[in-house]
Amino acid sequence: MGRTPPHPEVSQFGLQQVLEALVDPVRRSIVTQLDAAGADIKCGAFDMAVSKSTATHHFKVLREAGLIRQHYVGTSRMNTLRRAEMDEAFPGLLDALTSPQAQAR
Amino acid sequence: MGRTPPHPEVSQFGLQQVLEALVDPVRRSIVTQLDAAGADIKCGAFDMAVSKSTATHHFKVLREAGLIRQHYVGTSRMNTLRRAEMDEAFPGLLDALTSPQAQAR
DNA sequence: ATCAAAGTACGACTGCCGTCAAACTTTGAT
DNA sequence: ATCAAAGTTTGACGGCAGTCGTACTTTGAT
Repeated sequence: MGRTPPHPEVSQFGLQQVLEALVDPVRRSIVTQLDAAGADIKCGAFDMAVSKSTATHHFKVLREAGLIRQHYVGTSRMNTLRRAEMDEAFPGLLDALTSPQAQAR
Repeated sequence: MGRTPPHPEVSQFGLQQVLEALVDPVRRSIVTQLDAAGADIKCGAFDMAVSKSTATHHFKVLREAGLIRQHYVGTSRMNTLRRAEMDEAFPGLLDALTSPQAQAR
């Protein structure tokens, strides 16, 4: 299988692409869960109500935007939030979106 | 003509709606221009490459999301960025999007 | 060797969003 | 009174994004 999928570097992060990734509720929820957990989470362990193929699609969008990093562990795929790198590219953005303030709306 | 259009109150601002408003490049540009100007700007004075009807649509989306306030001045419509109110609802969000950092991408 | 588990890849479908043109309305100036 | 300027409204169109099912692949366990 596709060993390790391609990941963009920080220098390639684009605001438009990141926003397009974060505007979807399902994807934002994935980011939120990763942030709250403060640890890696495998694809199958997320709380989301879409089919597997749709989930795969969302992970791909997040990965290509630079929001998450993915690597295999056995048959599972682990997801890591690229927090530091995102903060470097877009200071305050993830903070604003994951804050309890914003979450409450 | 519709005198003063309806504006949502801060308590009604929704994250999803605000993000959907900000994800469009044209609309984000409107917000950026308002923020940079630090003053009100009338619809016709913005730098944007879409038809008038499309512009009207974008202003409506921004207004309904709570990002701008609109009021008439003669035959022109003035647009005000609801900075303080947005900051109250989503601390750091506009800052993150209008920063030179983010703008550069 | 077989099988189940975990994702991926590929089409296909659907609904919505951004876009425009055309007709209309209101206001201000001549 | 007329006209031009500035937006709005409405309807139509096109494209794309989110969704799913099905078939496929890889890995690990039995």
